[in-house]
Amino acid sequence: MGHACDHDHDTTALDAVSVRQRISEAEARCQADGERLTAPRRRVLELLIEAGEPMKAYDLIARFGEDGQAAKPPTVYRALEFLERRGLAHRIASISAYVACAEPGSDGDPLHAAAFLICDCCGATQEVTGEQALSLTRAAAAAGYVISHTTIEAHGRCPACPA
Amino acid sequence: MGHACDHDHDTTALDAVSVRQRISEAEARCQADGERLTAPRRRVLELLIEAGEPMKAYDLIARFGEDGQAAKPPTVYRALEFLERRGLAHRIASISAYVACAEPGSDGDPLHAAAFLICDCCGATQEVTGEQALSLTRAAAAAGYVISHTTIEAHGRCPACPA
DNA sequence: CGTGTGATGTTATCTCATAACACATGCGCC
DNA sequence: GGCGCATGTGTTATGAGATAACATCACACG
Ligand SMILES: [Zn+2]
Ligand SMILES: [Zn+2]
Ligand SMILES: [Zn+2]
Ligand SMILES: [Zn+2]
Repeated sequence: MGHACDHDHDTTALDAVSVRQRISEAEARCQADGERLTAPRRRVLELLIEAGEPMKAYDLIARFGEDGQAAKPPTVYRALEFLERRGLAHRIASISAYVACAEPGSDGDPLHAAAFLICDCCGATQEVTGEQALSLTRAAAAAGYVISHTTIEAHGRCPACPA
Repeated sequence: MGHACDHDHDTTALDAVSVRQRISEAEARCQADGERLTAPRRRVLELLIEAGEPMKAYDLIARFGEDGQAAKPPTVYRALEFLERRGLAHRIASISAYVACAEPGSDGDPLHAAAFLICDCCGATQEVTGEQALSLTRAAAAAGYVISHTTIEAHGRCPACPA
C-alpha cells in the first residue's frame, strides 16, 4: 500500500534471505503446533512479509501466482484466516488490509494483542505489542506520531453471555 | 444488529421522549457550531439512537424512509460521514457498523477517542471514553468481559510526513 | 487399503462503499 | 431583488471487500 503523498519516503524492504528465514520460523512454529503451513498459506505469508507493509486482499489475490496469474478470492481469504488464527498476520480493520505480524509468538500468546500506528499519508504501519499496546496514546506520542483518529475495539463475551 | 445466540438478553431500548431529547441536543450543538443537522442527517441519527446498538449501513438504508421506502446508499453514507465528523456517531470498523455516540461532546472534543466493548454473541456494544479508553484491557475486565480479540488502531501522521 | 478430517479449487453471489454528475437550497453581497 | 458561490441532495452506476456452497483432493490414522 503505497504513499498518498507526493514526497519521498524511506523504504524498509526485507532482503530475500530474511524473508526466507521468517517463513522458516513460521513453518517451524506451525509444525510444532501440529498445523500445516500449506502452499497457498505459505505463499500469502511470503507476499505479506515481502511487502513489509499492509496489503489489500485483492492485491494479494492479484500477485498470488508466481507467474503473474491471479488467485481466486477464497484461496487468499482462507489463507489470511489461517495466518491470523496462528498469529502470523493481522487484519487492520480500519483500512481493510492485512499485514505480517512483526513478532509472531514473541509474547507466548499466538493471538497477541496488537496495536498499529498507521500513517494516513504514506501508509507506513508500525506494530506495537505488549505493554505498549495497552497505552496506545503514549506509544504514539513517543513514536512522534500525530494522531488524528484512533480505533480501539475489543471483541469478546459480555457478562450476560454463556460460557 | 440482533443477537447471534439463542438465549434471551435484556433490551435497553430508549423511549421516544429520550430519543427526541437527544436529537434536540444534537441539533443545538450543530447550530452552535454553524453546522446544519439537515433532514437526512437527522433521520439517520434518529435511527441510530432508536436502535441503541450498532447498525449496518444497509439496515439504515432500508429503514430510512418513514413509510418503509429505502434510501439510496450515498444518502445514508453521507449522513454517516457528517455524524462521525461531528462526533455524533462512530464507525466500528471491525464489524462494519455504525452507532450513535453515547456522550457526544462530553469531554469537550467532538471527535473524542472512543473505545467499544462488543459482545460477539449478543452484539451488545458499550462505548467507553476518556481515561478508560486508554487502558482498554482494564476497562474490559472491570466490565466483566472476556476478551477474545482486540483491535487497536491509531491513524495520524508519522514523523516523516509533512505538516 | 479404507475412512474421516481438513484443505483446496471453482463458481457465483453477497455486502459494503464510493465516483460522477445534475439539481436544489441557502446565504452573503452588490 | 438578483447574482454568484458554497454546501447539500438525488440518482445512476460501478468499484472494492468478503463469503456461501459444493465438488474434489491430500493426508493422517487405524
Ligand atoms: Zn503481531
Ligand atoms: Zn507518513
Ligand atoms: Zn462517542
Ligand atoms: Zn452478550
